[in-house]
Amino acid sequence: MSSTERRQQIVSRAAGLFDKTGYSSTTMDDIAKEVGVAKPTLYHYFPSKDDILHAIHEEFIDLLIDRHEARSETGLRAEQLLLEVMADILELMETHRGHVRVFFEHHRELPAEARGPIKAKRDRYERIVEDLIAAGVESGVFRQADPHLAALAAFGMCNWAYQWYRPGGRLRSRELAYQFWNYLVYGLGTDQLTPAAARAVPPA
Amino acid sequence: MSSTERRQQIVSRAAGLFDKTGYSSTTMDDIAKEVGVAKPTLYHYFPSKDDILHAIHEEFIDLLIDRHEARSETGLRAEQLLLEVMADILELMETHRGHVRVFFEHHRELPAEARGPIKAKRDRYERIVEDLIAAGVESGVFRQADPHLAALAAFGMCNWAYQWYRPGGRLRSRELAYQFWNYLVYGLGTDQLTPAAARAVPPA
DNA sequence: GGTCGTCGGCCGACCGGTCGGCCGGTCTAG
DNA sequence: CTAGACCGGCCGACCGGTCGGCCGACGACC
Repeated sequence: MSSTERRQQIVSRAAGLFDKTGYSSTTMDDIAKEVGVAKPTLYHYFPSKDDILHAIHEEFIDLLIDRHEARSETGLRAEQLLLEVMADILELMETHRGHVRVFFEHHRELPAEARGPIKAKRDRYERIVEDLIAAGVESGVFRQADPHLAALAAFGMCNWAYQWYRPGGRLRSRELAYQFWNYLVYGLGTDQLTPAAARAVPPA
Repeated sequence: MSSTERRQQIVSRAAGLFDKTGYSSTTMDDIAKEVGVAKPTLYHYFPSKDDILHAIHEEFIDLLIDRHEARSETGLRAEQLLLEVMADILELMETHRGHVRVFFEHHRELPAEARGPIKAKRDRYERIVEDLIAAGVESGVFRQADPHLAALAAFGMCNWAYQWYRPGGRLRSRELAYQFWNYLVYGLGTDQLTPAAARAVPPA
């Protein structure tokens, strides 16, 4: 096995263990055993446990950003791009389960000097989605809404799925994305609900 | 300070630390210091660290269930009850920050014999919300949708907020709940979007 | 009202186990 | 021969949990 393959293998196996057992409950010996090497070998590839964590974070957010950028030239409309973003996130829950939980739950454990750059990318991705919603408002397909808040709502529906989504389940990730997108874009209500309330102030 | 007050204080201070530093990175000495006692004193009130975690879980889910039940006799309609549930969750992010993160991120650390009962209550609460949405479909205020999936969407928007919501921010929790509820019920799209897509199959 | 026993709240000091990390090597492919 | 992949065995720090005992409040009894 080549050096880069081995490195890759360590990252993904470690992610799997962190997902199952949590970051601090997983020991370097656990990871070594899972990879099939001895503990010192891990230190041949990574200077510390935290650096493995860092690699997982980086891999995950880069995946997300790359996918969006590969698509951004295709001339899809805002609402379609939003669906694709939601599908990206949910797809990674099938293919990169371990990375997902780590990315969402273990950013505090990142070494201080790594936190900044990761957070910057995270913010950049959020910004991408906000801009995309703002473009939809601009073009008239979305109603007047705070893009920041709307993005958080979309992220919430998708990201939260890491808590319950299991790959072998009833719904494939793309179908799930479509259902959530559908709820968000068309709403759950029928016209039996007074539409006036849509822009009313919150009840006391 | 009375015994029950002290116990209560330990739970809430511990929740605060777990929120800030994570469960396993927080030591019993940290908690003791925060409470202002010595470590053995904690063991006077709780048999183990895990039991403090358990107490936090129980307190949180009981709060949520109690609030809903106190309201369930008032004759509110389904869509109103849904708004109130969402508001409950987001309000606890103002008043019980520590509890929230612990409840969402640290269920795996619960001792095996405690996991069952907590999960039962968690399931019960999810069921409550599903039933509430099913009732809305039945009465015609919500369109035909899978209550389970719709509940997960609503939970996602609200629960995910623990990742970014900060009490002192722009929006009070109830206003936030209203915005999210508004997105979910009325949708983000305008009639410039082809409504046919609302029931279309997902694109390949 | 003083004295003494009791009991709950509390703590200093310690223990045993665990874990991240490292040292000093071996082995093998080119 | 050498570079790099690999590892057995170790160390030091840390942490959950315990032990034995202190102290102040309070009730019982004379």
